[in-house]
Amino acid sequence: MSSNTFPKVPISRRERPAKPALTRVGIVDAALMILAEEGLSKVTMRRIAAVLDTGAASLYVYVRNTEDLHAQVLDALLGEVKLPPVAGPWRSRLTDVLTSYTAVLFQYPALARMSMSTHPSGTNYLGLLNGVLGLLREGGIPDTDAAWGVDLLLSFATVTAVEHGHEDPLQADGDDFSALTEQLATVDAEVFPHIARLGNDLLSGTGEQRFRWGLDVLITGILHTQRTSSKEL
Amino acid sequence: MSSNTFPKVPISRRERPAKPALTRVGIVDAALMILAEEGLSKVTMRRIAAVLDTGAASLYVYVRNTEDLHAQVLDALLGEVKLPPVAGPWRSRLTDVLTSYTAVLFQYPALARMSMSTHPSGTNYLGLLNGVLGLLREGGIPDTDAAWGVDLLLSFATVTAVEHGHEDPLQADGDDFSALTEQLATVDAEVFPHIARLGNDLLSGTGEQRFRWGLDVLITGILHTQRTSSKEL
DNA sequence: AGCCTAGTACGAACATGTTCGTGACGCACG
DNA sequence: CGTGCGTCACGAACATGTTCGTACTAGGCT
Repeated sequence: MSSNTFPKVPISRRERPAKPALTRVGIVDAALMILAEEGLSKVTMRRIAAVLDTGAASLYVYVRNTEDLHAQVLDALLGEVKLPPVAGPWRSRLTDVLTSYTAVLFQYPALARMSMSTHPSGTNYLGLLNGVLGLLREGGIPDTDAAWGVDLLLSFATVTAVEHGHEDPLQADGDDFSALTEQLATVDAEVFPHIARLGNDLLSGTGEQRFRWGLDVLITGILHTQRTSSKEL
Repeated sequence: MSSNTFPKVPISRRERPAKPALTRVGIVDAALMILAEEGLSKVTMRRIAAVLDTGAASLYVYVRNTEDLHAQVLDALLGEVKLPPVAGPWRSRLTDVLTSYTAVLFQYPALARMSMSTHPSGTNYLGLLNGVLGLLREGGIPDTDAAWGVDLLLSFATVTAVEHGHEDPLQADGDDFSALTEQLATVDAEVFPHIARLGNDLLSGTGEQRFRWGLDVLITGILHTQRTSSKEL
């Protein structure tokens, strides 16, 4: 990950002096730089190519497409996720790790959205996966349940980030929220009685409260659901 | 919502004869037609505009952007979701409804992905929401829990569709799967012991099996988790 | 040493989303 | 009946992702 930013042969390509030769890592580095300075929406092929003083087409030798590139960027960011500390009850440590993961995703909901379709496979993601699996094992959850449960837990964290994350630079999202509120308030009680009855309860609570509750539901559910009991239908 | 597909004045606009005047509904109809015939990837602004014999820019009067358009299309498709039948135990009916919802989303994972960020608000989605809320009430779940739980359940269904859905026309996804398998097989057991230990168990089961198990976990978890017990921490 | 092949850099081209400015139309008002 | 204004259709323009064809470079083979 920190290896060949410095190629052995910095000879001039064509007539330009000291052009550092393209690399997958170099591309991701440039992307991270742009991300930090100008936000995700500016992390574009042409923008990166400009930084590396080349054309956009050149990047496609090292990067399959924009999604692939963003996946690399996400995994780099996942380096900030705090893996399970050694002390404390497993359940609260599990909550902590997933909260940390969500916090990272929260900064860039677009990346979270992307990681929904393109399953992450970077080193940092594997570390997270491994950590969560370890905590589940510590909690006495059978391996078979843990194997499926970890997917549930990580997906939930991702969904939370996608749904409640604040977009990059713009978006007043007060728009979104008030629109939803009004939508719910003006629902026809004849047609949708249950929605009308619950009303604003549907939107109650802070994002954090709902996240912790959801985590609680998932962990409790995993603890109480035997995978071998799939005999009904 | 089903009103003005037939404008009162079909007089010729400019010199062209009988151009039916743009409408939000008309645009969505055209989109649905293209979707059925050529797949979602061809449902583009310019393509729709071509069908309606106009320019892409004209559509933006009735549709905020592509996301908005796709949201409309999705809600139209959600008309196919089978709402709760009257008979049977609530839990199996709940599973049926969510399975039906997932089945629709499965056909167009891109739409599912989109509905992740842009919260749906169409009539058909509200009907689904209302139906699920009714079933949760029938199951004796407190309103406050149901209000948060329905979000969990629908999100889970969406995530399932996004993750395991087969893309539109292309994508052999055997690539994806074998890549993941190999990735997991070649993981360093020293660095990621838990991943190495579980190995292919992480990918075991069919999509349907995992979906049903996940649903079970969620429902069980909701039944066993009191929202008022947030006193820890 | 000379050539040849594979990989790579890159410009050009095409399709897409989105915005802007310019007109033209129709309805209401005088 | 005429006029004016707001709405809408539309072409043009710009930024983006992605692909294709072309050249150039390097390293190995004869």
